[in-house]
Amino acid sequence: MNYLIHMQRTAAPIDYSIQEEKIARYAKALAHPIRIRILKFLDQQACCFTGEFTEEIPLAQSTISQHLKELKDAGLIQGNVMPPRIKYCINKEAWMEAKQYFTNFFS
Amino acid sequence: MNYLIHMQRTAAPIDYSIQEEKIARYAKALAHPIRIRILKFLDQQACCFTGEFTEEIPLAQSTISQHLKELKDAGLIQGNVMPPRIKYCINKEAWMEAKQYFTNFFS
DNA sequence: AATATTCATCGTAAATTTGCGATGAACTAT
DNA sequence: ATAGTTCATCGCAAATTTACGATGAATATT
Repeated sequence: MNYLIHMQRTAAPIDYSIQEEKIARYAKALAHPIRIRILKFLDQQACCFTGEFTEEIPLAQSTISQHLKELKDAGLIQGNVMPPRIKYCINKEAWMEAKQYFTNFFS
Repeated sequence: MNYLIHMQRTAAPIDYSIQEEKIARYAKALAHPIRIRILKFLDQQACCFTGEFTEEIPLAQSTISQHLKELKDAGLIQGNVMPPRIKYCINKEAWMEAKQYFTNFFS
């Protein structure tokens, strides 16, 4: 049991407030210019298929799919299956929640 | 010169708008709950020395210093040397700019 | 049945982020 | 001069992010 020596301290048990976690989580989703572009695009066009992003953005399809997943995981968008395509829309509830948190934060 | 085969495509030459880059940059700075806490703390207390954060937040001093650097690099805070300490304040200009960008974005 | 389209997911590589302890610079106090 | 305080920075390890091509699932078309 000599592990005690030189062991890294275990992850700090900080308990963040809901506000701290929500803002950080949404901010993380917004922390890439491509994802900003995707959201702006969705905001203008109501809804989009993945293919429309791949036409618009010069990145590999798999990369764009990954960014869409990040936005989906954060809750900011949702995908509806319309075989063989998937239609992405902004999740208005989460969008409004994010807006509210940021607005309060910058009060 | 067989490197051509199987070479990774060079970084996509996407040119983002100022808005896309600004929002993504500020969002990146906000993308960690500790940094949210630091900013809230500064917003309440006007200004702080590094030491006050290390008392408040159960993380190594070097880690907190790193988070302060991230906020400083994003422009959201500024540090004034008051030997042997450093007094951090919110950079109100950048703060207002960030607020404006987020507000417009969530229009 | 065979082929084509759309898209998520896997595997991989490179870059970045996050955390720590150790060190040293800058200044104060003894 | 010596010792103490405050803090950024370095060096390192682990985790995460970002990008790609390849693959395969699901469905539509021929």
